[in-house]
Amino acid sequence: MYTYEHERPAIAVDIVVFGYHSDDKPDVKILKNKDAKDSLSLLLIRRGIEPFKNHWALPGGFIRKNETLEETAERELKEEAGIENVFLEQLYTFSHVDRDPRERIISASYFALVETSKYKPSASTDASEAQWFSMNKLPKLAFDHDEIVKTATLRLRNKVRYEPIGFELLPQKFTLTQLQSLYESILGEKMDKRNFRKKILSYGLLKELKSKIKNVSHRPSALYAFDLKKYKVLAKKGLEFEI
Amino acid sequence: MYTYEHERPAIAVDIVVFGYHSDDKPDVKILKNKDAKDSLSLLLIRRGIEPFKNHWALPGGFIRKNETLEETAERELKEEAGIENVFLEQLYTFSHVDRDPRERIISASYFALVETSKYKPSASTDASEAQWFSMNKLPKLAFDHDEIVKTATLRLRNKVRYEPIGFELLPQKFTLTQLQSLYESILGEKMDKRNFRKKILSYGLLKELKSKIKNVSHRPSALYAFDLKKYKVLAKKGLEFEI
DNA sequence: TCAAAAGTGTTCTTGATACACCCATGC
DNA sequence: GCATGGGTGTATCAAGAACACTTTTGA
Repeated sequence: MYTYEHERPAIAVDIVVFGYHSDDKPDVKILKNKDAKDSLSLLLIRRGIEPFKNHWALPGGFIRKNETLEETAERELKEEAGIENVFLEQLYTFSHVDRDPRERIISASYFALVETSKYKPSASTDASEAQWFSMNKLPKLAFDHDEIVKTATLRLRNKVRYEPIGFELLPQKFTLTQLQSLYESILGEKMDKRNFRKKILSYGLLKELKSKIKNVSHRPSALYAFDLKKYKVLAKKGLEFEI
Repeated sequence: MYTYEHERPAIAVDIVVFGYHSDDKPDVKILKNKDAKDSLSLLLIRRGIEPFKNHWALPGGFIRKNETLEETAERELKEEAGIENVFLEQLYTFSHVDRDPRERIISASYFALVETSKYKPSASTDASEAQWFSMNKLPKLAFDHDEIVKTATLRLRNKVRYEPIGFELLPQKFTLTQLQSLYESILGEKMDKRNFRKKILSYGLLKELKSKIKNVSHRPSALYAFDLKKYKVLAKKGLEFEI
């Protein structure tokens, strides 16, 4: 740290945006694959220029003056996909020397959790083309973005067990079955319905709402909302969420 | 990502080097504070130049051409403290615009776990002054290094619960009491001796050695070694370490 | 009346916790 | 023979896992 003479790689931010397309939401249609209902999905941008022209890549871009990495991530998310005010967390900084064929670029990656029904790619701003892909059917991505996605997937899988972040992927009102399906698709394992409900309700973080799902040809299910305020209070007191 | 015109902050790496000075090791003497026996410690470097001249700071330095961040961390650790071949993991990338008064510098931080008896600061190479400090008595650090240390401490506390990394801080041969004290000082809580032993031995990852601690004025304790090979095999099979 | 998903309790098993005395050694 | 830390087992309690039937609705 004693010299001003040093390499100046470019600094970029890449964002792994997770969404969840649940069964009974109308916007499941925007998924390309029919079998992708009820599955975790990823927001990708089709590149307009070389290198990797026409390949799918993570949204992202270069850092600007007077902007933190987090602010870069927020700005790019807004510019490229019209997404804002969502869960965003730093993931890992990738620095392999040849990760970009043009020049040296270090990428600080972030991951975001988005309620997909709110953000339809078609409604977005300046990104040439943005689209949700089911995690089960991802295309080969540009640069080292496959590795970044892999890292993010592992992080999400670990994190969702110990922090109540799954709610970020669901609409404000959701059913316990939706919540369970979400957990099942993130964790990749079936769970027992009774035990799941017992556990998740035991924290007292879900408010049961008066309204119910309507117009379904079976018993209507209760809707719940996550009580973020209560969680913050309890978290300070040392609540240990686990599912 | 469609332009070459963008800010080029400098990229540095800062390393939070944790050590553990246990009671019955002779090198406990290098700790300044007498009450620091059996405590987690941190390796700091005294800065030779402005800004923060004479302040204590984390070891670190700027990235070079053809060097990944991890390689930078390894190189600086070697150059500044004579430390190599230790546990090293990326922590977080700090990017506040004003974190360095000279110019914009983004810092990718790492944290390292070191068996302190192997690395006496006095034996190190070109660092002006390197020294272990007890975590209980840290000086105010240069730049935003206090924040980096705080982040690293939380990470260590979480990580040590679910991955057997505590051993990186102990000599190859250690007693169960040493191991327990280590956990207690990282986690900041007393543990039950019988339960601790039961649990830690239940994974079958510790080999009991034939040699014992000698020349102590009480019953000699058995020495153990961590069986890294076995752990790797079991981890692949899905072993879930937890303490 | 049928199909489809919602909702609900109990038993069993497992792991966590709490707890006190004898042992081996050096001085 | 005493001070010091090493080493050990059991009983209780709490949480996790396994498991099947009834309810409500729309068609």
